[in-house]
Amino acid sequence: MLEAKLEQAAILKRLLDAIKELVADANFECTEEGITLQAMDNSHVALVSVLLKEDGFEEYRCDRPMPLGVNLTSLTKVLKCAKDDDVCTLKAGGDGADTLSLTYEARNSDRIAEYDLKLMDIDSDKLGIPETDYDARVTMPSSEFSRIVRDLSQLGESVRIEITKEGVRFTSEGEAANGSVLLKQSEAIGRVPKKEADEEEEEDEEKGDEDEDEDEDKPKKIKKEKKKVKKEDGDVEMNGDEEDGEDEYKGGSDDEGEEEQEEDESPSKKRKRPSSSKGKKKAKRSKDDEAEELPDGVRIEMNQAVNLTFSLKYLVNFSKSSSLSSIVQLMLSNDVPLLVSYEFGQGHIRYYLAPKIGDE
Amino acid sequence: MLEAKLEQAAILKRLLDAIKELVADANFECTEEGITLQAMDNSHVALVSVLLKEDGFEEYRCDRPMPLGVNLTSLTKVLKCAKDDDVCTLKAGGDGADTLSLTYEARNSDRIAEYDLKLMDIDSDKLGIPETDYDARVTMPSSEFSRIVRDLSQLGESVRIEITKEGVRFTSEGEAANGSVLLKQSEAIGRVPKKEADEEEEEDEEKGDEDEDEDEDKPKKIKKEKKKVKKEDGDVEMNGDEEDGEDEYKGGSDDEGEEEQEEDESPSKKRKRPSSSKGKKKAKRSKDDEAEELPDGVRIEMNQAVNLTFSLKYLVNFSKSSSLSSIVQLMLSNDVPLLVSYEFGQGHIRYYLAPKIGDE
DNA sequence: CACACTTTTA
DNA sequence: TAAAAGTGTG
Repeated sequence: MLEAKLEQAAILKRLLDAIKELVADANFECTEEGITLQAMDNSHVALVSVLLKEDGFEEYRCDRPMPLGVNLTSLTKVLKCAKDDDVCTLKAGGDGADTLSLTYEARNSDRIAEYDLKLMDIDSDKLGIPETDYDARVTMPSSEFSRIVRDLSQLGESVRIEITKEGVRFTSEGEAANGSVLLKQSEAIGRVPKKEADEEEEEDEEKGDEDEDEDEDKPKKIKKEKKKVKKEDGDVEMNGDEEDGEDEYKGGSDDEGEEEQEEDESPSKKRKRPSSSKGKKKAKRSKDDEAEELPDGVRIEMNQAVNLTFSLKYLVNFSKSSSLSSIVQLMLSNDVPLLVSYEFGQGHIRYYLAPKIGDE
Repeated sequence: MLEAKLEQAAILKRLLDAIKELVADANFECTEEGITLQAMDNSHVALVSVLLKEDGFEEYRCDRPMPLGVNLTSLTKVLKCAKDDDVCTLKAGGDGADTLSLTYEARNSDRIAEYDLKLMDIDSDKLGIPETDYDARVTMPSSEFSRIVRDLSQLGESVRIEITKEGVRFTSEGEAANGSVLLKQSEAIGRVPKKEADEEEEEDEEKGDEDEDEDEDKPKKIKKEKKKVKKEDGDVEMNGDEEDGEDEYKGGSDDEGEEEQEEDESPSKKRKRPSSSKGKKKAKRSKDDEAEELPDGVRIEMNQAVNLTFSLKYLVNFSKSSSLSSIVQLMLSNDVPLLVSYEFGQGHIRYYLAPKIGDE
């Protein structure tokens, strides 16, 4: 039995708007910790991973793990019937019902709408997502990322993302024109991912990464988002824990493993703050944070220079998640799938895309 | 000779936008009392009835009854040439001219445009619309009605409208999902339409017809709009008078003849007044009215529970009239065509749609 | 010709 | 954030 109450139907609406064109059907995996969704896109090139944390709901209850197989197009239609600020309650797993019930309640309660969506069996190839220590992380306004990939997608099919001490450069070459956008660190570039994390303490990266610039690499691998922060403990950052047995997403065709990925970080966790943090965080944030908070700032953390090429078509698709967060993080390592992550109060949405090899 | 001057071309533009996709050609029946249009939709399932009252015009003159056969698509094109707040003058019946002249005058008179639309002969099957005492009436924001039918039309082809003491429930069942929207009475539910009607007294039909409100039929059946009120007394209410010979709109394929059924009410006839009443009425209105005025309120009046199923396609089409009024009234009785009515300062537009029978 | 989607304006 | 207009596609 699942019963989850979201204060704002808008969150779900935006999530579905963001992924409905990428994935046709997917399982919402409900556990007592929250709801996750993980799926390869229709052409099996990219991987989408969504997390809605249990504590992001106004009320949340899930007795037993439950996969809810849903056709995202149908769910999108049903969500369009909700007004953005309706209170939305999801119910499933009631005795024998093979439907997902969505209830929308107007704030003044004089309108109550209930929709029942048929569930389907989807064999989810649960993929483990290897926890990776990235060589570089770019944190920037999601609107800026959208703009860049949309602009460049008009010129060519793919974009080369190069991260160097100079900054991040997005380059696309097309038949009629070539384009290149260079973003420099708002403040000092290249701070290594030390503790930047948010306010918390920073342990992290090892020591110092001192952050700022140093990029020192070593140390700290740049884990997912928040992670970054925490690091303190080990550095491994891996968080990952989990990947073990299952397949991991390698990119490309992948499917490999599980993921856990996140482990440590629990990205979201903190994340929220960041995102949300905007408000609060700022206050505390130290410099690093600032970047995070800074609405328009670009933060570049780099342990090693990176030069990868990706299909713009997918990046443009990923950027539809901008409505969920004003900030996006790009995590890159050579020859490893790019991770594009949007953190919001109730969880996160992450996309993984394998780089193009050679000149494909 | 017809000469009618409308203060706002917008009214005509919106009217045509509302019906142009439902009806291809129609006669504007001009009499000294105003202009009416009545037509079955192209598939002969729904009936549209428009009234522009003589006193809704800034100037109005019509020497003799005159049907103006117009192609609505052409008229729409011509109306698009008018700015919303242009003063619009309609002229026809001048010696021998078989055209409808539309003049658009800018408020400051520094622009005067004139268009002549060719008229055509259309054999109008004038239908009598039986005056019905409805079992229930729902008054709600037109935007809410639009939203509900649009939402549900994404799921299925038809909607079941149930009116009970609980409120009004709109339900649609589709392949992928089912949806249900429940609206509760904003204030107290279920007030029976007694005289609430408007202020006036209610005499009713027959005599009363005379204008204004009195439509009340006595008894109270819920007559059209205003009418509703009346119920108390007798029930018969027929007003009808007029229909006599002509066919009546029965809904579906209808045409049976007159029917009587409705007896009591003579549909159309009275109709007009009620509608218009709004304006004036308000002043007088007692409490009931308030609801009418309430921007966001939902008022439900019910003498008997109603459970009917309709094609959403038509309801969605009807809801295009939302631009004419912020409020819509749904009048229902079991096994009788639904009446969807939008009242505005200069008149009204009403749609009749027969319920689906069985599981068609 | 109608429907749907996208963009722009309020 | 919502509503309206215009453009494009089927």
